[in-house]
Order: sequence, then C-alpha cells, then structure tokens
Amino acid sequence: MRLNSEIEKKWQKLWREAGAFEPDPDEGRKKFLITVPYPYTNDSLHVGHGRTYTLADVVARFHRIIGENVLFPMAFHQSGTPILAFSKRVASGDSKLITLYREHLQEYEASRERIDEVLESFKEPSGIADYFSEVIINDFTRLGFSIDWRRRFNTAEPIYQNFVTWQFLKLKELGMIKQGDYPVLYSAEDENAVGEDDIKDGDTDKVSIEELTVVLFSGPDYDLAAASLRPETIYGTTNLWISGNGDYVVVNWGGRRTVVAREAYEKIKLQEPSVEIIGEINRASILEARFRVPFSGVEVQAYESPVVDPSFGTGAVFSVPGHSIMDYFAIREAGLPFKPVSIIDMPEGSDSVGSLTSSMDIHGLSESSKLQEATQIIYKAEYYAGRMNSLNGSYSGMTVREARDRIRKDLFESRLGHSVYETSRKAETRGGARVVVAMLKDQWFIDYSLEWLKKATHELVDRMSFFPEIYRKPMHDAIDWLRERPCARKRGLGTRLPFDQEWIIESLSDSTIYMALYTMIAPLRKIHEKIGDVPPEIFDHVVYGMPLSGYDEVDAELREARLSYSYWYGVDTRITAVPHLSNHLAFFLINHAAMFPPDRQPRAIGISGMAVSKGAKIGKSKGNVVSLIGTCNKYSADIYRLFMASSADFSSVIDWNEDDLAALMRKYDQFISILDAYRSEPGDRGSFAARWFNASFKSRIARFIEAMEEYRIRDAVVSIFFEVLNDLKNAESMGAPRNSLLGGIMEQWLTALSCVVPHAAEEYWHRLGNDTFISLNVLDRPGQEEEDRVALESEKYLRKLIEDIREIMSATGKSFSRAEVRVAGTEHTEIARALMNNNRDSVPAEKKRVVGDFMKVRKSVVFHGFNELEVITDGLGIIQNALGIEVTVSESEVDVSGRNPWPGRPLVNLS
RNA sequence: GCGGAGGUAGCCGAGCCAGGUCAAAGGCGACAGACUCAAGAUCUGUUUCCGCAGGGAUACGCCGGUUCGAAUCCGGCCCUCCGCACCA
Repeated sequence: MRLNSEIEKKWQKLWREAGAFEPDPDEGRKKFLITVPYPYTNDSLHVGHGRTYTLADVVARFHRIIGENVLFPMAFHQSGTPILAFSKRVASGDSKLITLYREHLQEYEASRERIDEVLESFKEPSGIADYFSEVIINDFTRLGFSIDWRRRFNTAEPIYQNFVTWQFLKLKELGMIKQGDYPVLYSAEDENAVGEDDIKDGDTDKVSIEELTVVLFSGPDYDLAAASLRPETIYGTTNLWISGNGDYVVVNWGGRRTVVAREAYEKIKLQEPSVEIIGEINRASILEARFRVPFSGVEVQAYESPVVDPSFGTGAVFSVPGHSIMDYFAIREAGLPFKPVSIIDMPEGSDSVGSLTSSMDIHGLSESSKLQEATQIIYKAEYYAGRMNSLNGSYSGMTVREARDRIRKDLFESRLGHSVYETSRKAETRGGARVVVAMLKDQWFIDYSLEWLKKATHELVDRMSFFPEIYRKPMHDAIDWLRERPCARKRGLGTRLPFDQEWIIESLSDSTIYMALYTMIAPLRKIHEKIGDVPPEIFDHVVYGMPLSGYDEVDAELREARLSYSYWYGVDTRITAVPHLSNHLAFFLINHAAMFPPDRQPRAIGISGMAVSKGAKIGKSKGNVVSLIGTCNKYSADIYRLFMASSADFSSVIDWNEDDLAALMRKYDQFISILDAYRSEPGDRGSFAARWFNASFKSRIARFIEAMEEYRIRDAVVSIFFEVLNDLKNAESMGAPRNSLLGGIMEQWLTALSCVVPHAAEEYWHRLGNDTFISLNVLDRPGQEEEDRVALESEKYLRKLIEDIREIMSATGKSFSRAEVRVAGTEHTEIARALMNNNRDSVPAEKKRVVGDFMKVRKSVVFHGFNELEVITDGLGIIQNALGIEVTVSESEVDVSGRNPWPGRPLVNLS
C-alpha cells in the first residue's frame, strides 16, 4: 500500500502553488541558510548524486519544523570544459555519447522524434546546459525537495558573470591574484592540457609531473645535455649514453649550443619556447667527442645504449654504474671497461647496486620490471639514508638530500643546468595521443599561500562547526597544503578575467562565494533589466554597504537587495560530499575569509559520504549507474529519501542496492498501512501500555532532535521511524488499542517524519482533516517528566522479569503452568539499603541469615522509583500473555530454599 | 609516496570523543512457533558456547600496555577504503 506518484506529485504541486518553501526576510524569526553545491548540467542525475541533496533537504526540513525561517536555494553550474566538450562530441556524431544521451533522455521524453530534437539542440553547449537544468529542476521537485526555485540562476548568465567579475577584482585588490609559469600534462597533438579523465587509465594509474635536472657536459663546441632525477651522482659518472637510433640536434638553450635528441626537443620546446634548433649533428661525431663532467672536470665519452629513450628527458643520460643498476648492466652488456665507483656512503646492511643484483637475481637489461623495482629501492634508500663520500668535491659529507639541492642550485648558477619535466609514466590520451609536460606561460593564479589568508581561514575553521567533527583537522591540513592555484584557462565556458580578457575563470574558482548571490538575485535581475551589466560598485554597496551614487533609478531594488543580503547572508550550513573537502570546500572557506567579515562567514559544514552502487564506485564503466528519476518513479520519492537517510550514517559510504531497498520498502508499506487504517481517536494516557508508549515517544522525539542537530540523520530516522514502529508493536502486544495509542502522538509524529517522508506525512495529515502544511508545522520539544521516567523504567522492569522467567524455563527445559512472583517488602528493602551502605550491624539478628543470599545477587539490586508490586500487578496480564502461564504476585519476605526477593530483583518460583 | 578515514556478531550498521548500566541499538538474513487449505504478509521467540532456576565462559582486526574494570584510553603490527591540484 504505497503512496503512488500521483499523490506525491499532488503535494509537490500544492507546495509550489502555495510558495511553501519560498521564504522572505522576517526579522522576527531566526533564519537558516542551507546550501549545497549546485549541480553541473551536462547529464541527468543518478542515485548517487541524489544523496547529498536529499540529506540537505532533510536538514532543511528539520530546521523548518523547529521554527526557523529556512532558505534552501539552488542554481546550476555550467562553467568549464565538459559541457563544451560534450556538445562538440554530439556535433561530430560521437556515437557512444549519443547512445548514452539517448538512453538518459528516454526517462524524460516520450517520443523518438522529441529525443532527436533534443539531441539536435545539444550541438550547442547551451542546449545541453539548458535542457539538463530543466531536468534537474524536475528531478529535485519530484524528490520533494523544499527548494526556493525563485532564486535559481546559472553560471553562464550575465548577472552571475557580473558577480564573479566583481569577486575577481576584489581578489586582485587583496593581492591574491598572481601570474607565472606552470607545468601541466599536455597533448601536443590536441594542443590542449589534459586532465586525469582525458588520460587512458588515468583514474587507476595516476600520472604525475616529475622534474628532471638537465646537466650540461661540455664538449668540443657544444654541450651534451643529459637529464637525470639524481643530479647529485655526477661525481660517479663513468660515461654518457645516447640513443642508438634517433636524430640529435644542436639547439640554442639559454644562449648555449646544446645537443639534445630531436624527439626530446619537441617536448622541451613546449616547456621552454625560446629553445631553437640551430643545427644538426650526427651521432658518430658525438661518439668521437670528449665531454667534461661539471665541477669535477673529469673527461668522459658517450656511447650508444638501448637504455636511452630519445624522447625522454633530453635523449641523453650520464652513466653512474655505482648507483644505477641500469647503468651497471648497460656497461656490462656493451662490453665497456668501466668499473662502478661508489660515491655515496650508506649505513651498514643497506641495499646497493651489488647487493640487489644478487638478492633480486637480476642478470641483464631484459629484466626490466626487476630493474625498475631495484632502481626504486636504491633511489629511496640513498635519498633518505645516504651521505656523499669524499669523492664528491665540495659536496663531500653532505646528505644526499642536501647535495641534490646544492648541486642543482650550483648547476643553474653556473649555467650548466636546466629543468625539464617528464610524466611519471608513459601515458597517452584516450584518443591515443602522447601525453607530455608543457609549461603554461603567464598562467593566472589565486595565491592561497598568503600568510594572512591562511591565518584568517584557520581562525574561521576553528570558529565554525563541522559535522562530523573529524573533518575539522583535515580542513586545517588542506588549507596549509594549498599553494597557488591556477584559476583561469583559455577554453571552456565561464566568466572572463576582468583584467585579462583572453582567460576564462576556471570552474572551481568561480564558485566559491556564489551563495551570497541567492540572497539578492531577484532585485539584481530587476536592476539588470533596467541598466544592463551590474557594475562592481553595486556589489560593493550591497555586500559592504559602501556608499553609492548615480543609481537613483534602481534605488528601490538596491534597498531590497541590501535588506535581503543583510538578513540572509552568512551560510548557516553547507552540505557536500567528502571529495570536495580539499578543493571546493577549502576554496569556499578561504574566499569567504578573504572577502567577508566574520559575521558573514560560514557557520557549519556537513560532509556526506560517497555513494556507491552494488559495492562499486558509480560509473558507466562499472555498469552500475541507476537513474535518480527512474528510481523515484519505480519506487517513490519517500522510499528513496528514507533509504538515503537510514541506510548509512551521514558521513559514511552508502551502498545502493535494490535488495536492501526492497526490505526497506516492506517496512514503509507497513507504516503506510498503519496510517491508512488509523481513525482519529482521543489519545489514551491511562493504561500501563499507553503511559509507557507516550513516555517512550517523548524520548524518541528528544533523541530525534538531538541527533538531527548534529546531522546524525540515520540515528534520528532510526529513532523516529523504526523505533516508534517497534514501540507501537510492543505497546499493542501489551494490550493497548493501536488507534488510541497513535491518537496521542500523531501530530508530533507526522511533523517529525515530514523531514524524511514529507509526502506521506503531508497526505495523512490532511486526511485527518487538517488544512495546514505539516511541513511547516512546529515540533514541540518534549520535556522529560518524572512520570515518564517511571513509565519507561517500569516497562523495562517488567520486560526483564519476563526475560528472566523465560530464561529459567528454557534453562530447565521443563514445562511450568504457574509462576509465583514475590517482591521485596519494606523489611528486605531496609536490609538491602543497609547492606548496600555496608551497614551490616543494623540488620536485625533474626535476619542475619539472609545476608549471604543478598551478597550473591548484590549487583542486580536496584532501588526503583516505583512500587514493584503495583507495577507487576498492573502488568500481570502482559506477563501472562507473553509467557502463556498463570502468574501471581505478592509482597512477601518468605524465602524459597534460602533465596529471597530483593529490591529490583523479585523472586520467581515456577511450578 | 604524502595526507585522511576505518576494521564491531551470518550480512549491513550504531556504540568508541566523555572506560563500568555492552553479549553490544536498529535493519536484513536464518531458524522455530502462531495465523493460513497453502504461499506471502503479519505477529511471537531464538540466532557465540555452556547451564535441569534467572548463572557462567569466551568475544568487538592482531599483539602488548594503562586501569579495580577496555569494543571504548595508550603503543606497535596487519588489512581495507578515500583524497592528492587546474578536474567538475
């Protein structure tokens, strides 16, 4: 008996028509601004996407029912390259993508013709962005989210760009914008920087950028450039290696005639455009020449070797057989007479070229994987533990670490060194083009390393709340770790840098303070209609209250904007998934710390865990992508919400699998049939069961509120949904009629439940004859009263008694037909009290014989705040019902074979 | 490699920050019983082992330590997951 989609849609429509979730400033009420990252509009959403938004809606609804004026706004992200790239792919007829889109569009479009039409529109980037914005509005509405859609915008629209322009001008004023060189992974073929997603296996096998030192070995009338990760080993050089195939060219590199491989040159050119070919040179002449090792002046010669890749580094390397296992074997296999020279001292027992050769059983260059492993081991060992020995000239005695830095520095200063960047592994794009490292010149950065900025942000982090708390420290760490971040690119959608129009602000940099825009978007739109682009001084006025003149025609709008901003701004909570922590969230905080006064800075961050599907990360390669809207239609919005809220803790990974969903659905159906069958009846407060049920409900609500306030949503839902249902069952089994039990709690229960299953709550609230929205109802904070405590405690007491009797029955394995229960009277209560206080003497002489018995059961003795005899008498029916035997109770001190009743520990005699 | 999180009963998943009330919530699954012609749903009970009277033993990744007392605090080890920069 589930609620059907029509009923859910009915409420969604009524909420919208009534503007139920469209709040305006209300000075008398506490405001609550909750935001989530706006979705990126390049595709429809899957079940994983829905998690953060669902949890945010639950939180938003909770704050609403505790009486706050809640604003939950939403916008759409279009900045960056993906939408552009996807649109291009559609336009060029990429069948894979088109098939995917076709599949997703089926969820929304009825006819094939219509789908074709939509796909046609995707050839324009705005076609994709606009379409999916609408789709997402539809999805979120369908999920019952309490979003104020009046305030939506997208990042491609002029007002947004005006706002970002203002932001970047401010950042520049604050000295946070810098320009400089920056190495990136790059495809020369595509003439583009490539990200992890563009690289074949980039997600599983990371590619990073490594900096190599180019060492110039001076020759007859040119230098041979040899690249290395270990410049400190030059004193161990026995010879040089060049490739046996591949051309070599003479280039002008920083004013010196330098020889590199032609293939290497192509890449070096991308890193240092000033390098020019000035001539060719044949290998034979290189092999005949003599070269001098920097600093030591030793003369060495070059040889050909298969270990050299002409595209890697400079296409030449220097050979250090004492510390490179590759060189060691290369020399052996080339039949050269050089002996390894050890120039680094290592602690006793460390691995060395010699020891690894035998321990790893390496015989030659053909065993490349073993060689690589050994190289790694030596590299690390020598770096961390090695010390330069006396053969190292002025570097003797330094640690390897120090020596590397010093030698690099000295090489650069004596113009015998350069840097060249390489990928950490050979990589190609998904299209098959080689990935290399290129140097972006004049890249714009936001400088997140500024001292004052870090300090201000750390203070903010200390001031605000984190849910869960464990993320506070990682946030401090992330802020420390951030340095300059490139903030603009030459392609993609977005806002142009106001001070350099060639550049477009990158999508993580343009979305750090936009939450403020929600508070002022309506008046800004009106201003934009009247005067066109919104100039920075208007934002200065609205945000900082700076004086403004010359805008009389939009005076009313300005006042409205200022009022609304002043009332709302300051994000009360930002909810987002954990992968955003070290990037988006950190930028969000830093930019706020930089641009806003403390009272406008964020107050809390809630971090939700990832969602996986069938145990695996959600992705089309895994084939586990489940459509969000499809799930809504197949099950229901309430079920989806309930699942997301109750299957895993807010911050832990949730696993989407339909088996669990089916189980949850049964529970939900049960809940619905209870509501269906409910007929309003006055609440019963008289019976034992009802007293207990009401008391328990109060504690469930209290727990619910407490948990929700700390974003422990799962706990809250367990308390208000599962536990209340269990309580109901329990109270019914104690003989109370269901409807009278529910009568006493219905309003409060539905109000609390409206956070999670708003449609059901709303529907049944109205079926009970109410015409207000339960979603806007206010939940009472119940106080715990003495009688409630007693009710809860006495129920526990009864249950324990039943369990005890059951245990006796099962332990003995016999069957019994009656139980005599005796509770302690005043005399034994007094004795127990005395003995608990170790006051043995006050026990009357004729009672000394019971002391031994007392001591045995001492730890289970409890002085309850109720009369045990009354409670058991009251619950006699319940006990008999549960056990199926006759039960009598009396207050009696008579012992049974030496055992006695004590407070909290009635004596049971079965027969 | 660097940084972070975590390992709890057949499974999922709380508890751990503030040590005892923890054989350890809740859900699922399994088993038994009730209801039913039957199945499903629902309800009741059981679900570490032992116990002919409400008890005991062993348990919260592994090994140690602190403590009268540890799933909870400390140290070491093993294992799993997540993030790591121009990418939304």
